[in-house]
Amino acid sequence: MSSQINPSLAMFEQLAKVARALGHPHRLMVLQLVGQSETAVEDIAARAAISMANASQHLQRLRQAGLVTSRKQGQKVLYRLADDTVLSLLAALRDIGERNLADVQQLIQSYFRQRDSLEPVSRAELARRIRHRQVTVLDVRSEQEFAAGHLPGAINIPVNELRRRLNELPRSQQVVAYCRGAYCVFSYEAVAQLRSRGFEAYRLEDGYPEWKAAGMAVESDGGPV
Amino acid sequence: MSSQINPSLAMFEQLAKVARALGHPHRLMVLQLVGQSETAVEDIAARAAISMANASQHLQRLRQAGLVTSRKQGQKVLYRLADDTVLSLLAALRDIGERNLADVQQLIQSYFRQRDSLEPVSRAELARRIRHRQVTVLDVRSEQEFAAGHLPGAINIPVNELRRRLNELPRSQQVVAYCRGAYCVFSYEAVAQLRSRGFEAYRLEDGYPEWKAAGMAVESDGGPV
DNA sequence: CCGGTATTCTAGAATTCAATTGATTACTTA
DNA sequence: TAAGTAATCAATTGAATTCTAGAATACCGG
Repeated sequence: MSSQINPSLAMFEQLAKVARALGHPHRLMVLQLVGQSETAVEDIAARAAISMANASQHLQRLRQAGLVTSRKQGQKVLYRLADDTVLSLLAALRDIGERNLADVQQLIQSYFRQRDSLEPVSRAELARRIRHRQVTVLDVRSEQEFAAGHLPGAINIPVNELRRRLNELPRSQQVVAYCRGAYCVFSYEAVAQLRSRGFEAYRLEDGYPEWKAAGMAVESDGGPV
Repeated sequence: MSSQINPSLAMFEQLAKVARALGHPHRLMVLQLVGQSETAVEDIAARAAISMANASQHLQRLRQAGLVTSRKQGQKVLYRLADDTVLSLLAALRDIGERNLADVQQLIQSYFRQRDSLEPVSRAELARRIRHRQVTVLDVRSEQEFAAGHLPGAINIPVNELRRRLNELPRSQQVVAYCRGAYCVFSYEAVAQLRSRGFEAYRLEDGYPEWKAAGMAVESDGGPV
């Protein structure tokens, strides 16, 4: 089945394998999680709400497609993205969806846009506001994800704790929230909550992995690795 | 199956659908063909060496994924790429393969590199040589593909006719050959043949669709459309 | 309106894929 | 070395995909 006479078809066969590896919602979710930081199978399974055996199988498929790599540390196996170019591939996929799929456009309209009628803040714009100390940067991912790396000076309040920890945020300046990526619901949720409490809140247009891949400054608390 | 409570998962479900549409070698082949010009199902089937019913099914799947669009003209249905961003998506897929898949690297080594030990010519470099009239540009695709659009001043000799039409190429200057895309075998084949006949021959790094998408000048003989 | 052509639809067989369950491996530490 | 933890493997089931073949549809030109 894989012994092709035509080298072009053989090449397409290989690339199709990569595409099929992207062809399952759980694997895209797993890629997003692994894109945050090097992560153990157990944590991935928990965050993606799937069984560990299932997560392991998905990760192996992603590894065979050259999308993630793994290394063993003690009893854990840590997975991470093979490359920053994987993020470009995911971005291209998103772009097609947004441009050409009615279902995606409707999803954006009916869920995401409703939650955030204002324009998101671009990376460059946020960097400028950070330099001028005009902004509180809020990371609404989990503690572990935050510890492994975050935007410079960011405050970490996981979104499910936001309601009872609002007092940690200064009301004197605007807040820009971010999370795992472009359509991670956490930052939408956070911005909606903050606005309803009177904050001037915005959302970063994408998440931590894209910020880091763009070569912008990051901080870390020395989490895993 | 598609009624997701979690909007993030619903989004991933949609994007996975796009990825699965790319997940078959024949569909990647079909995309490459459709990327040359607006093309009827019959022609696509013939060039991809698959049955017409099968081509029709693949095309419908690509359309549902927002990768191609179609319109009816007379009794024919003409398909074309939905977007130039589809080319970016394919390029990103290729990039992952080249970087991270041993099978792809080996395929490149064992077939493509062997046929073309010299570096390919970039678009910008070829454009410069065209301006300075230092080069014969050779299009080795089919007549129909050529007629629908080609590089400015290019000569069309389909690769299977090259051997007996060598006299149409001036020996006074170098030849740069191109075809459908990065790993289209035609241009490799052509360069190998030309070099063995004493020509100074090179390959363009990618094909006609990428040239056109980059906004560079093209010509057409007023083919379909 | 009819015959011919291009395409799509339908049904069915072979293949691949996804998720679960329970067993197994590899490693750590008590 | 034994117990425990993290991950993978193996086998199964049901679902989705792929391709073929033949039927059905849509449209053109006469």
